[in-house]
Amino acid sequence: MPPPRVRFAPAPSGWLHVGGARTALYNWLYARGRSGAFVLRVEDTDAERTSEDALDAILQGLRFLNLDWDEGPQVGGPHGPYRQSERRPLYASVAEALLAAGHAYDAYETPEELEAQRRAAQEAGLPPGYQGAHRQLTDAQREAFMAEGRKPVLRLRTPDEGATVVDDAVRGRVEFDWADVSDFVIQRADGSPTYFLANTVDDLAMGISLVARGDDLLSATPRQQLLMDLLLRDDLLDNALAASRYPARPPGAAAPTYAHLPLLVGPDRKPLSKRHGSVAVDEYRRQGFLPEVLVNFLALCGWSYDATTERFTADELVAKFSFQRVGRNPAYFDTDKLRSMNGDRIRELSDEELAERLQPYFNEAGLVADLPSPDHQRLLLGFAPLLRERIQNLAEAVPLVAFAFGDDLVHDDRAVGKHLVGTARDVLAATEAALGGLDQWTAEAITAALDGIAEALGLSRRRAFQPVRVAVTGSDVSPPLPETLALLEPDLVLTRLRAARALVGN
RNA sequence: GCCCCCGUCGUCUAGCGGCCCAGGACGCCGCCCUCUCAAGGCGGUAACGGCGGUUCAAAUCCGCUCGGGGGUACCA
Repeated sequence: MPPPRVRFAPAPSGWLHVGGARTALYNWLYARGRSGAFVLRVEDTDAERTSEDALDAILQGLRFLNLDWDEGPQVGGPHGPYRQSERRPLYASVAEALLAAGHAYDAYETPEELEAQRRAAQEAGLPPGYQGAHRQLTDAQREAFMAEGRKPVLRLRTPDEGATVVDDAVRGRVEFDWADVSDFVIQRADGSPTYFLANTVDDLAMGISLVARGDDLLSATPRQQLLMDLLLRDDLLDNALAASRYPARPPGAAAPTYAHLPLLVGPDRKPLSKRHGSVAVDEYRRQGFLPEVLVNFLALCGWSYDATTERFTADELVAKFSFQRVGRNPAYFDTDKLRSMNGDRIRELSDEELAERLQPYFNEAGLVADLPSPDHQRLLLGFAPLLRERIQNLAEAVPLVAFAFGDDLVHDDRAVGKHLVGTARDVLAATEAALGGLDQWTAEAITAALDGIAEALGLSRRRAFQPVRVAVTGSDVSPPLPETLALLEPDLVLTRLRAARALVGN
C-alpha cells in the first residue's frame, strides 16, 4: 500500500471555523500517523464568495494549531497548482471530454424555469429533482435555444435504475438508489465548474486516497463516485491532464474512499454557524485558549480513544487516532469543557512558559510593549504562579493584574463602597505605617505586618485585608495580597494606600 | 413529499448479548480548606426517546414509531 494522501479543501470565504479545523485535524492526524501526505487545496472557484483575506485567515488558523501541510499554498508540491482558480482549463477540458463521450449533455432551462418546475413537482407530490427533459435534444432544438440567447449548463447523466454503495470508513455501508439521484450540473452556464466537478477532478488528479469531510456531504458521494468512475474509465481524466499541461496523477492512484465526520452543532442542535457565537479558531486564540488544548479538544469532538483517557498531546493523537473510533452522532461544541481543559493545561505550564504565553495578551491590551521592559518581564514572571490557579484562559489574566502595569489605578466603585468604609480608614493608616517601616519587602514580612494589624485592631483577616486589596489593586478580587504587594514597588503601594484614605466613606 | 444519517446523564462520551439496577469527564449542588477570587480534597445529582419482537438474558440484535439533522441548488 502506498502511503495515504488526504486533503483539507476549504473555500476561502471566511475565517477558519472550529468545524473546518476539526476536519483538517482529523485529516492531518491520519496522514501523520501513517507517513502520508496532507494536502491543502483551496476551493476558490466561486469568485463572488472568495477573498484573499479569508485565505490568509485560514492559513493562519491552521498554523496556529500547528497543522502543517505537505503540499499546497506557500509550500507548493508535485500535483499543483493547489488553487482551483488556477485549474480552470482542466475542469473545462474534462467537461468537454464528458460531453464528447456522451456522459454529460447540455441543458438549456433557465434557473427560473427550473425553480418553477421544482415548485410544480413539489405541489404535485413528486420528487423535485431534475427530470431530464433535455437529455435527448436534437441539434435543431439546441440551435433554437441558442437562437433565443440561452446558454446551456452541462449535466451529468445518472443511471435510471439500480443502486450504488458508499463504503464509508465511519458510517459503514450506505446504499443509495439511482432513481433518487437526478442528473446534476457539473458546469454552469458561464463555463465555471460546480463543486461536484472541481472537487472530484482534483481529488482524483491529486491522488487523494481518503476523503474525510463533513457528514453533510454524505449524500453527495454517490454523484462524485459516479463521476470518478466515468473519469477513470477510458482514461478521460488522464488524457485531459496530459492535454492541459497539469501534472499526471500519482502512480498507482485510485479513486478515494470516504470518511464522513459527524457535524459540530450548536446548543440548538443545528450545524455550528456564526449565530452560535464564537466559531472562528481565531476567536478562541484571542480569548487565550492554547493551541494544544484546542487540538486536544477538537480531536475529542467526534472521536474517543477509550472510556477514560481524554488528555492527549499532538504526538499521542497522531499515534492513536483512527477513523474506526470516530463516532456517528453530532457533537455539541461545549465551551465549558474546553475552558476546563485549558485551565488544566495552564496549570501544567512552568512560570517561565506561562509568563511567555501571557506576554502577547498584555501587549494586546496595551499594558506591556512588544519587547517588554525588564520590570514588566519581572512582573509577568512574578505573577505567573499567582495567576496560574486563577485563570482558565490567558486573556483572563489581564484584568486580574492590570493594576500592576501602570501608575494609574481605576477603582471599582462597588468594591470601594463595600470595603473602604468604617474601620478601613484605620486599617489603611496602620498598614501604610507598618509597611513603610518594613526592612524586608517580602511576602512573608508583609504577611506578618498585615496579621499584626488585624490583631492590633481586633479585626478578622478578611476585614483587615480587603481594604488594603481595594486600595492597591482597585478591586476586591485579586491574587493573594501579600504575594501581590511584594511584587510591586513599595513606594507605589504606600502611595496607593495614602490615596485610598481619601476614598473611605462611612 | 422522497432519499440518507443520527438518537446512552444538561454536555462530550465508554459500552460492540451476560462483567451495566450503566463507567469517565465537564457542568451543577453540598462539605472541607481559605485574606478576596480561584485552585485543591471529599461527597452528591443525573441517561439507555417510545412500543413491540428475538433470546435463558438486550443499552447492545430486528421491526415499527417518535424526535433531530443532512440532501433533493447553475452553494459547498
